[in-house]
Amino acid sequence: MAAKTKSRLSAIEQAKVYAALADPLRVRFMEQVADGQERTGTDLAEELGISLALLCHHSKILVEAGVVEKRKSAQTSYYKARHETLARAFRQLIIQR
Amino acid sequence: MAAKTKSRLSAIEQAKVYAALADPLRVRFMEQVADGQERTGTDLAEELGISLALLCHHSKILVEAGVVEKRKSAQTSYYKARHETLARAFRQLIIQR
DNA sequence: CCTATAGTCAAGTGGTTGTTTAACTAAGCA
DNA sequence: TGCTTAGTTAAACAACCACTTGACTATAGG
Repeated sequence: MAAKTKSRLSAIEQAKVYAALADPLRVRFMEQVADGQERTGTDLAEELGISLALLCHHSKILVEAGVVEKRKSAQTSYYKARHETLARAFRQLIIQR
Repeated sequence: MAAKTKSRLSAIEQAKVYAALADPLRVRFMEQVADGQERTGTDLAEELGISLALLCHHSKILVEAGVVEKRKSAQTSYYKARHETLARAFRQLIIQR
């Protein structure tokens, strides 16, 4: 995903962020990384009780939407939340009266 | 939807909120009611450029997820945002480090 | 080199979802 | 009573999505 550091998100971009969160497993994934710490793919798969293949599938959707950042070192992948993207999407739907 | 005035939302409930927002039309619907004011179904359908039937479909998803409140007076339906549900879901995914 | 570990990719399947169309209800009005 | 306005519902269809399985790549340790 692009990142586009400033400006408002279009309805389509916002919808993509929300679509990434529109699954119980991915919500739980986000809760696991909500503290800002990194988690490995294997750890997350175990904590969520799913296969590595399925974790790979879901993590790709989260990364694609820009709500999770991925780093790969040797065979191991590390994931952490990208709070900026979340906050930007959320800010556009709450209040402003 | 139930409402359950306090407590944290489960992963499934959160996912339902995000699924409700996971469509550009519904994001634009939410933007139209983000100021807290009520809007009629016909107004919203016109502003979004869709049929009343399609608006009815989308609004039901938003109401079901608890992010929109609906009031019906005579033949006319009025919609407004339920910021509490949005804020509650959002709060569970950002920060807390 | 062999093997275990960590992850990725592709195909297939079943279920869900967005959209259109048409038929229907119910209120307000003339 | 008949017409218009506002909304709801159901059926049908294509597109998409979550999940499983199996094959595959690449790194680290012995």
